[in-house]
Formats: sequence, structure tokens, C-alpha cells
Amino acid sequence: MARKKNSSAEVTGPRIRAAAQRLFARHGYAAVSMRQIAAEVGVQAGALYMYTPDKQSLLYDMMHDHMADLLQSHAALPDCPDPLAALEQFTRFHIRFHSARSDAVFIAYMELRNLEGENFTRIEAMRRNYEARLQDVLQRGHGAGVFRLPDIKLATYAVIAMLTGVNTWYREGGRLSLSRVEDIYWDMVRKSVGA
Amino acid sequence: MARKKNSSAEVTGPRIRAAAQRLFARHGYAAVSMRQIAAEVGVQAGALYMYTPDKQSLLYDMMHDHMADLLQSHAALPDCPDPLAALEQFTRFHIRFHSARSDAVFIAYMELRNLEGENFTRIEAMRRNYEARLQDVLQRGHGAGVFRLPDIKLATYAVIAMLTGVNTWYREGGRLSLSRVEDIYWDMVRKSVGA
DNA sequence: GTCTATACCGCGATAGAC
DNA sequence: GTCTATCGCGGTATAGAC
Repeated sequence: MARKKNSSAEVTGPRIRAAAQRLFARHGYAAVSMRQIAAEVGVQAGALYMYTPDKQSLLYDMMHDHMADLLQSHAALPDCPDPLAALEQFTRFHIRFHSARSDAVFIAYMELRNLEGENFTRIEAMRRNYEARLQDVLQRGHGAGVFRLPDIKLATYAVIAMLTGVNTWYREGGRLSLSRVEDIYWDMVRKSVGA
Repeated sequence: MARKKNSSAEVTGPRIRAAAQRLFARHGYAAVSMRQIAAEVGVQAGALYMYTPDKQSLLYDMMHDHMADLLQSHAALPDCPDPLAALEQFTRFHIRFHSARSDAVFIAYMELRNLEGENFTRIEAMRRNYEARLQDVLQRGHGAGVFRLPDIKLATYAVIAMLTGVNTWYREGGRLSLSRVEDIYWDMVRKSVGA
């Protein structure tokens, strides 16, 4: 196409989304104003409305993109017929994927209640989809006698909560490398399901 | 004392705090207005300022009271010299205490970033104090050879995250009684620390 | 495509009547 | 102790110039 490259139109949209994500993660959706986002990008507040119909869409779109990326990336993993290998794969994938996107993850968990109507329903469904994939692994392992689980549903919640908790304290360049963190959590997850 | 009972002054204060807690938990501190709180109580917005100097104090006070209650209730538990018994005690205490106060717990975890200056520092210190008590138990058990832990600090984070996760799904009158939930989580916690 | 200007609203907080 | 009225500010979103 003969479209001009580096036109500011092609660059301002992504910059707005990036600034919004950073600010929403830091201060919370409700506490961030359109004026703040505009200032961060270096445009006037009115100019934002060339790129988003409103503030709510800014939130919904970033949450949707994040969840779609999560589901797609997880689906792209190689098949693991062995439940133990599948659980290890899930554990390492979850930690690695989430640690690389701390702002988006934080927003996805904290700002659900600020989604209006249909928006909430759609994101919630994607989250349940993801959790169901872990539950399938646990169910398979339980059926095969590889795991010893008092309750599949609660084990799913427990493992997800444990893994997602990594994001509350992990910072790059800290005491432990990410792959060491993966190792340690995998050890605890494996034990917790009785494998 | 000859003070009149049921004067509205003795009743309005607590009602304001209760309404604020309910609304903050449901919609988030930043999204709730003083007018909404007043409407919930059935007074005008201006009347709130007889009971709180400002909106921020409303948030800080409820978080402080919650954390103080948590620390005091935990300190009141009987001593457990045996690390395994101590970990079971902590597990059951945490689940039971938190499930009975879901609004306060939700606020304590979600609204930390809306505390200004000193307020943040003080609440954060109380939270670290509570987590240190779990870490002590794990440390003792590790030293005694009762637990097998790859990393004490991460195990603390993992157990806290797992247990606090109960609040995201547990509802009274659901499929499982609270003491059954305690049993199931205790089973997973015990296994995860290698006991 | 971005600006300035602005409409319109609701915010936290205060003052003074009752 | 609660009301009404109001201040000053900043919110989202839009209109029209450039």
C-alpha cells in the first residue's frame, strides 16, 4: 500500500493504549482520568477520542487482547498426554506468561468489576475457559491415579491462586531467576496435588 | 451513664462505616462517592463529615480496624509448639477468619494503593507482620525437618495466596461447608510443604 | 489528526440555617 | 445532628477551527 509509514496516526493509537495500561495498573481504572492519559502521550484529551469511543472501551479492549493472547499462547503449547507433564507445562507456562505482562495481568484481575454489562460477561467467560484447561489436566491426572486430590474444583482454584500470586512479589533482577522460581513453584504444585 | 440510648448519633457512625465498606468492596474506593454513601445511610452528604474528617480516613480506618482485628485474633490462638499443628492452626484460622469478613478482606487487598503516604506504610507493616507469623511456622518446621521446603519465603507467599484465594469463590450455603473447605485446603497445604 | 474551547455534570468539602 | 446551598475543581465527551 502507498500508505505513509510513521504517520503519527499509526503510532499514537498504540501509545495511548500503552499509557492507559500503565496508568490503570498503577492507579486503578476509576482513579485515572482521560486527561492524565492524554498528558502521558503528549496530546490533548479531546484527541483520544479519535482512537477510542470512550474510556470503557480502552479498558475492555486491553483486557480482551490480554485474555485472547493468553488463550492463544496456551493453545499453541505442544500436546502433553501425560498428566504430570501437562501440569508441569501449565505451571511453567502460567508463571512465564504472566510475569512478562504484569500490568495486563494486574488489570485483568483487579478491574473486572469496572467492566459494564456484556463486557464483563465476555471477559469472565475467557477466564473460565483458561481455568477449565487446568481443571482438565487435574481431572485427567486424578482419573489416571497419578494425582491424589480431595476435590478437583478446589484444587484448580488453589493452584491458580498460588501461581498467580507470583506476580505480587516477583521482580526481574531479584534474588531468584525466573526459571528458579518456576522450579520452586513446580515442586510445591506437584506435591500439593499428591504426585 | 445517663446518656440517651438509641440517639441517632450513636447509630449513624457505624451505619456510615458499614455502608462505606459495602460500597468500597463492591465498586472500589475511587468509584464510590460520598453522596452514594450518604444515600445508602439515608442522610445528606454534608452530614458524613460529622463522623469522618474525609473520605480517605473512612478507608484507612476500616483497613486499620480489620488488620488490627486479624492480628489480635491470631495472637489469641493457643500456642502450638509442634510446627505441623501450628500450620494446620494457621490454615484453618486464616480460612475461617477471612471467609467471615469478605468485604473487609477484599478492600484490604485491593485498595492498598489508594492509601496516601503514612496510611499505606502503616497498613503494609501490619500485613507483613501477619505474613511473618506464617513464615515463622514454616521456618520452625523446616528447621525441625518436618517440612521439606525449597524456599521458605516463596512457600510463605504460595500458602498465603492459596488460602486467600478461597475468598474469591467461597459463598455460604454453597456445595461445601466451611469446615469441609478447611479440611481440603489443609490437605493441599500439608502436602505442598512436604509434610 | 490534533488543537482549543466548552458543555454539562458530579466530585469532595464547607458554611450557616434550623 | 442534619439540612440546604454552594464553592471550586476536575471529570467525560463533543464541536468546530486549523
